[in-house]
Amino acid sequence: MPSITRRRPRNPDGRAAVEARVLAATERLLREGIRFTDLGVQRIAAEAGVARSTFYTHFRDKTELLMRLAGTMRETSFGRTGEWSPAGPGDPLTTLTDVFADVIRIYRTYAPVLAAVSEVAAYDEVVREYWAAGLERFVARTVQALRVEQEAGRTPAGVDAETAGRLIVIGGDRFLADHVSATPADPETDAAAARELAATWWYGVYRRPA
Amino acid sequence: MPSITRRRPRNPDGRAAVEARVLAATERLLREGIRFTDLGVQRIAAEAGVARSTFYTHFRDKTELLMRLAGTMRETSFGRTGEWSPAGPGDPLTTLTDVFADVIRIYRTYAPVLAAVSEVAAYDEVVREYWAAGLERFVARTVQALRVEQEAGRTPAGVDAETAGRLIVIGGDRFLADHVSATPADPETDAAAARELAATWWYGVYRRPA
DNA sequence: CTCGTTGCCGGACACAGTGTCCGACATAGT
DNA sequence: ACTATGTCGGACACTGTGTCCGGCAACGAG
Repeated sequence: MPSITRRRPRNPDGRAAVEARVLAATERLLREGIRFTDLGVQRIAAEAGVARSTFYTHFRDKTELLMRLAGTMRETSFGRTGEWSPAGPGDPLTTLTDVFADVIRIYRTYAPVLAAVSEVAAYDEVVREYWAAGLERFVARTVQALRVEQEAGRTPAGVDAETAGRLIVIGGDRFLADHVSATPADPETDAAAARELAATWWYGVYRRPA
Repeated sequence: MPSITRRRPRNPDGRAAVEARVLAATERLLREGIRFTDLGVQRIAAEAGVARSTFYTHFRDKTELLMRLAGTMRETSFGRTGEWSPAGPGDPLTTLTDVFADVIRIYRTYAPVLAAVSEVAAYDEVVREYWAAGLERFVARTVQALRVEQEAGRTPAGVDAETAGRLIVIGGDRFLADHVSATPADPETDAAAARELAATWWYGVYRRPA
């Protein structure tokens, strides 16, 4: 009867280590300002110190690489940003400002990856749907919060919650991407941006006059 | 002494007619939903009924073609959108709503070209600068209008005009692109979007409480 | 009519990047 | 020793881009 013991490689994390190297190399190159579309697989492989054909044993293609990068970013960062509620503790305009300050921090940290996702989303259906699904979750939360405020009579019934929610999330996303790419990482500039975002949505939407 | 009379082709507009055919063909294909990045020169040439090599006698490359398309769109459409002033005649919120209704109409008419420009701007420096320059003009006007309002005491001094201007233009642009791609061309939907845009910026920025 | 110019056509070529496949090799475990 | 695993380097097919070229049609001047 043949043995059923299976061989184990010495380093069971060998494959994961190579993938981590490729992901890190990609991020480094994006940080240098190279557009994802202009970034060839050979360049990524060289930066990671692996053969180009090895890249393809780990990732089906560049799009899959990007989705992996984006997934990692999402896991580590975007959890807290849906927590604000107009009825929560403290002054809601202040807490909304705090949330946007956090969001700006995240956008700054992940600016290159976010830019790459946004770039590829424009012409790749898979990435587009991935990105859109993420934004749609924020839209849904925002719309829900607006509806609660409307039922409580604090937000006027005349506010179109769906449209306003899309403006806040989709418009705000693009503004943030522009902000972090166009300004240096300066605490005062970012604080001012957080205040503007919070005040504009607060007075313009949540507490718009009837 | 040799004659200095030059030959004229029978149809002096022959070249222009070919270029117009190529531009129109490109628009048709974009309207079909094909991404500009996925649209090869051979496809465009075939749709226009010219040889691929002829394409290159008229356009240096696809980017130049897109810039030509965008230039034509701009000449014919965006002139009136900078004309609103908070101090102009009539109720400013109503006139701002009217302006946004017009803007939405333009975005709908040129949605495929706008999408293509936005798509390529993400990875091509020339297109990016072209697009950014256009938006920056709107930002500058908006900031100027806000400053006038602040000096007249109608907009609070606490509003960061530069940041708010960028939010209105850059955030608004992205919202509009999303709106026209995600919703059918319906007068009520577009009117609601125009109202939301106008009211959000009006109450959230121009007439934000001090 | 001939001749020369213009513009387009179709095709060939070089190039770069993508994705696939393969033989060789190093390493580790049985 | 043998086998399995993972990587390497290289070759190949394919696609699209950009360039170049000879041939042809249409037109105008002499």
